[in-house]
Amino acid sequence: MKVTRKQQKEETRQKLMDAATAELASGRSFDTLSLREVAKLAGIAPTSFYRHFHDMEGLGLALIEEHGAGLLTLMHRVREQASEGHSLIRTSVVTLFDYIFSNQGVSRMILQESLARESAFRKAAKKLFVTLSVDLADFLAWDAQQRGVPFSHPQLAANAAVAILFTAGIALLDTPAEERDQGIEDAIVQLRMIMRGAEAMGKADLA
Amino acid sequence: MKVTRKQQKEETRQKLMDAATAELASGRSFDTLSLREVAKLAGIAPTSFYRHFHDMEGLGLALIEEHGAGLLTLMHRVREQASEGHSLIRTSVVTLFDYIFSNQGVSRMILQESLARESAFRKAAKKLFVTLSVDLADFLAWDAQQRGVPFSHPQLAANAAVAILFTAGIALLDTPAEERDQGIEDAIVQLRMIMRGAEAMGKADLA
DNA sequence: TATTTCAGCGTACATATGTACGCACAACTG
DNA sequence: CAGTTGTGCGTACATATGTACGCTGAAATA
Repeated sequence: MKVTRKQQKEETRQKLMDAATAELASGRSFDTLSLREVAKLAGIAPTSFYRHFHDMEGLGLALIEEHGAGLLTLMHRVREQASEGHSLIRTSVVTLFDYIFSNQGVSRMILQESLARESAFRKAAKKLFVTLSVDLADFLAWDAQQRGVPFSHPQLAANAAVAILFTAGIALLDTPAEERDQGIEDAIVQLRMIMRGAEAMGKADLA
Repeated sequence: MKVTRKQQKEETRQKLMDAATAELASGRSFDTLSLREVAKLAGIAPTSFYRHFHDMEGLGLALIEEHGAGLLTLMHRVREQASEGHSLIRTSVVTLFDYIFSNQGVSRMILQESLARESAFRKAAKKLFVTLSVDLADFLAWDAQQRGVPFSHPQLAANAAVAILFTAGIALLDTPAEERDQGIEDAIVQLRMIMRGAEAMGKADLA
């Protein structure tokens, strides 16, 4: 089992991403991370960093990409479960919060970056949220139609839901574990509000 | 009209805060701002910074304090206007968004910092949001009672409303001016959803 | 008026940062 | 097997950062 060059390279690339992730998870904000620091934590020379990324921004983009894909498929799977009779809202919240808890650093970074100033970086973070929202909106519209219920402005409802879920999820990170369950319940209530509201407004639209 | 020492000091302190604010407004994130940089922009020697703040964090806290107070009274005034017959939701959104547009840097910083890792800094940002939410919740409960309408979980509704307003407001900052009006209308719809939902759930609670 | 206080400055230093440059040696290619 | 490729390293440098220290001159105080 010989070690090919590609494998080796991929491995150190991962080391870099892991190092950054670890530092993020311990609370650092991404743009206070230095190239040298990450390289040192990954166990490589500072100048070797350039063999893998052109930039710290490049590393950040890679992180977003890696986690974005996982998150999207995760939420898709949730909806399949929901179709099998579980509560969509509850399952979504629990799943997403689990994800955020297990990926604190990157989750926080993505949310913060989506609020930052124009850059390739922010664009990627934002795109992820947009995709999440659009997917959710599609589902909401489809689901409401299935149930024969009017539903007003599914896209706006989805945007609101995503915004609430992420801000609430991130806020829960620095909350003692015993309060987290309550945080989950609260988020569920908030989502229900939005859904009920959208349905109520849908009925009003018919008048 | 002689210049007292207190006046002089207060003046340069303001210069420091203004310099930081300007830099924030141009898109920099607070924790990439260096003490030396701010000092230079304010036109003083780096070491003189310490005559006014112990730290960059000290400067940040001062910024939050200054703007927090203004924002709270601003939102209070909105509710008085609303009592005079205007739409509460519309007035609130327009007012808050105006504020965010005119104070881009600090607004963005406060929101970002409220999502950051535990620190005196984050605590202050978060406290501001909590206060805003509690005030709004009080109003919602009172208003619903006035109208004789049940209203479920006013605090959660308020939290959701604040989260949506700020994320939407900040997101609009990097949006071409001609799309901003649409953003305002969207936020209004989202708030209405929450309110309608909370009322609908309130009625259900009675059953 | 004589004395004290203190905002602001310049110098200095240890440390951190991004990155250019060229070497070495293991993996790959023909 | 000989030659090429490319990851990783060490050195080097210009630049930026936080902050200690001691001085100055003008406002404050007695």
